[in-house]
Amino acid sequence: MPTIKYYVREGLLPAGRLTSPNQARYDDGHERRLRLIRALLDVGGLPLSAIAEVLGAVDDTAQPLHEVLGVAAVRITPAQAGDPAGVGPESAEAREEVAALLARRGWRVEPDNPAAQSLAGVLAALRRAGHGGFVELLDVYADAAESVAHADLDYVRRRVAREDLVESVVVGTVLGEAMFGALRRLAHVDASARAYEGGREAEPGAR
Amino acid sequence: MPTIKYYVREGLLPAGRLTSPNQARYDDGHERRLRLIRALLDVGGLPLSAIAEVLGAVDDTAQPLHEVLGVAAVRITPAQAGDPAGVGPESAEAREEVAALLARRGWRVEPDNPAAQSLAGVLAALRRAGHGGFVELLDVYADAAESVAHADLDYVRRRVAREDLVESVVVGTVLGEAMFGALRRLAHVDASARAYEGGREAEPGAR
DNA sequence: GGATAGCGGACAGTGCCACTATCCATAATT
DNA sequence: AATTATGGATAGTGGCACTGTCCGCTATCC
Repeated sequence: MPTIKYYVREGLLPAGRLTSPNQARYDDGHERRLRLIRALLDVGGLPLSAIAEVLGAVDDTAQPLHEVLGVAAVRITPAQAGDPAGVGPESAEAREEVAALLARRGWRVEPDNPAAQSLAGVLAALRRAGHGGFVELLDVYADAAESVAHADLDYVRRRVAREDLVESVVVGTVLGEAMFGALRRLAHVDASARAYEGGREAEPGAR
Repeated sequence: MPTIKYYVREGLLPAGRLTSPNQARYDDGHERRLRLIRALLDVGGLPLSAIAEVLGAVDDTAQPLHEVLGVAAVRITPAQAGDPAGVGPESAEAREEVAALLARRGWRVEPDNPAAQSLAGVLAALRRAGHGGFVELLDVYADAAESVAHADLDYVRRRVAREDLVESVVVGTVLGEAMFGALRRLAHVDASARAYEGGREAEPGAR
């Protein structure tokens, strides 16, 4: 309960309607909003400040939809740390690699898109960590990402109400990533079980 | 440089060999290790404590390989917060759903695997946030995860040296997730560009 | 109608995390 | 010989997500 007070203070939750100086009423919209915050925070790992900005944009009905989606896209992208300026030979190479990928796949994305920068950051980090070979898997990953993205879009397309739409985008993007991560780990366990043992047992690192 | 001191103190980096009471030498293994730490920390978002445990297991050559992979698998899995005890109706339903998925796909995974619990946590959070419909995409996601996991395994299989192997698993799992996340966001941008506009421009939320 | 329990609001404090700064004695550099 | 740098130890910082406490009022129970 003190947490709710705190969220209200931080502008994450609207204050309840005061029925008297010390009595406030909360409707079930509040509860839904609270569950959304908890999901984005606990599962998605978004900082409260990012959640606050996204929710603020959602609630600002004056803002056009594409503005809101823009805010969401930026705020939702994990802060790509480590060489933020993007200097160093690996970073330059990584940016070229991303540009080549976008061209190769015909993806219509501006190269200064935050996701593109974030991808370049990952590629640079892989190279710096001595695992540049992992970058060869880019296209396999991109294929998988494409099919997931289409499914995501189908899910979002079912929404009509503005708030619902934005919420679907945010939830789908953030929780979808966590969902894929968990599935990928599960698939790892299964794949290595099959690869390293012909038959019965679970894999060594399956724990 | 003070950061390196700190990492040595925390046991993340081995101390350099002392040539005299105040002079230590670091070899390039140190630098490589440092880059690995930075990648896992900055890009992967792992807490230093988790990195320390994984690296500790890697360096403990007495431990059998499967033990090390076990430690890595557990430490690498994001701390599934929010309803950790897994009580509440959504959690029970989610766990059943995960079990059904594993059975349906024939994945050989013990149901108490941390990744399975983490998936159940995500599904429960989706339900609680009022986006249970997103769960319908589970199989699309699982297909994508499977193909990515096979590629990951192929990458790892090329390693022979023990330390290299474990490092590949860790890097592949952690940075691979970041790589997929970025690609998925890029694919979103492209997909909605194609869906909402016939032709030229980038999508509304593309930034 | 009087005691008590609880509310909203304000503000200070907590715990964790990843550093960062300062100090000291000694050693390398110029 | 003077300056600069280093390792080791300890303390301090800043960000984040809360949590605890106090206050004045009010709703409620007996």
